[in-house]
Amino acid sequence: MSEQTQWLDRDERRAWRGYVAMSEMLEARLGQDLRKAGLSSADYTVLVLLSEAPERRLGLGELGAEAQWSKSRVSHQIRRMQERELVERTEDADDPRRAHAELTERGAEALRAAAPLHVAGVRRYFLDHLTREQQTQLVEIARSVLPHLGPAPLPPELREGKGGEEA
Amino acid sequence: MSEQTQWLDRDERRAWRGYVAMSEMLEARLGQDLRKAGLSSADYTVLVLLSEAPERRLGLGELGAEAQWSKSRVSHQIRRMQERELVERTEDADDPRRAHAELTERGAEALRAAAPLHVAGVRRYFLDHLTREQQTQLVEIARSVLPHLGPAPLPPELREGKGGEEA
DNA sequence: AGGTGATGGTTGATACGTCAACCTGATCGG
DNA sequence: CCGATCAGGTTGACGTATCAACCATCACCT
Repeated sequence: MSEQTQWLDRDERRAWRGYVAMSEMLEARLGQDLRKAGLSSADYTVLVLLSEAPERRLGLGELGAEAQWSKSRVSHQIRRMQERELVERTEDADDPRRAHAELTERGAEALRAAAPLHVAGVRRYFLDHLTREQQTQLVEIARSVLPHLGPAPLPPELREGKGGEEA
Repeated sequence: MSEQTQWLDRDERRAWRGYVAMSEMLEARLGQDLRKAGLSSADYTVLVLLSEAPERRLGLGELGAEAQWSKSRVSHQIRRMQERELVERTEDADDPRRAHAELTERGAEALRAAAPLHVAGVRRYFLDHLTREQQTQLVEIARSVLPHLGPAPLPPELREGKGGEEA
């Protein structure tokens, strides 16, 4: 049974380590910027999702699904954000088990304050250094890889469009 | 002063969100696999760096530099690994302030056990789904972006070679 | 109605990463 | 030789992520 491990060759290692180095640094930088604005990356994600949702509220389940988070993570995250009054918890009319998170004015404010800085960071650290062609290549790469990373459907942005799904 | 924020257009959002989704899922999957083998991603990084170092030992400073970690992070990480006897701390002959981490037999063992699984994951979740051309594109993307992410020199893998540095 | 499993969420323990403060020993200017 | 500063590292507190265990409620079936 025990197949010999196929180690990475030079080119593969280049691709992998390059990718890892980039993604770790990127996350570090963007995280730092957000933290200076008083938010964690997770906070920011939640605020964006809520702000994009109709009524600025979302069931914890949907939230978890969109962010690809475990329910435990969602629960902790929302509790902490609630303590800081960035979100409010509201009950479900139909099913008392269900909980919703709703953006507070304070939360919306925090997002308005952080978003421009964050977007500027995304440009400065990342997008500014890619050609349009490289952006397209990256989208194709994500479309190739994502389906193999779990049961989650592709995020809406990558769904339609001209890119080829694999057989 | 206050330039209007340049929000992301459709293509930029595709590239960015696609990238983020991919990188978060990838990290989650690989982290899970490693955790099942009893190691965190950080543990694995340290073990690899030590195993690649001459004498299987590295000054904490060098270790931090290679992994791009803060000294605090290095310190905590090494302490925890030492408690599990994955590494050993040794002193510097010249400068008593300096500390070194050295791979223990137990650490080497853990790495031997985890490495094939990890590499298999890198293939299964990532490399297998990229064409050689996409691998090359990714390397170029990393080479374009990394220099703008901090003072750190490019990792050795990406340094030489035919890729074009930006002006 | 009464069980049974699925669904939605919470909780606690533990590990990890960050920051700020701190300590120790080297180094250097005078 | 003394004080200042720097380099290398440690520490503690805090926020965050993960897993496993748990609890409540719903949906279904008989």
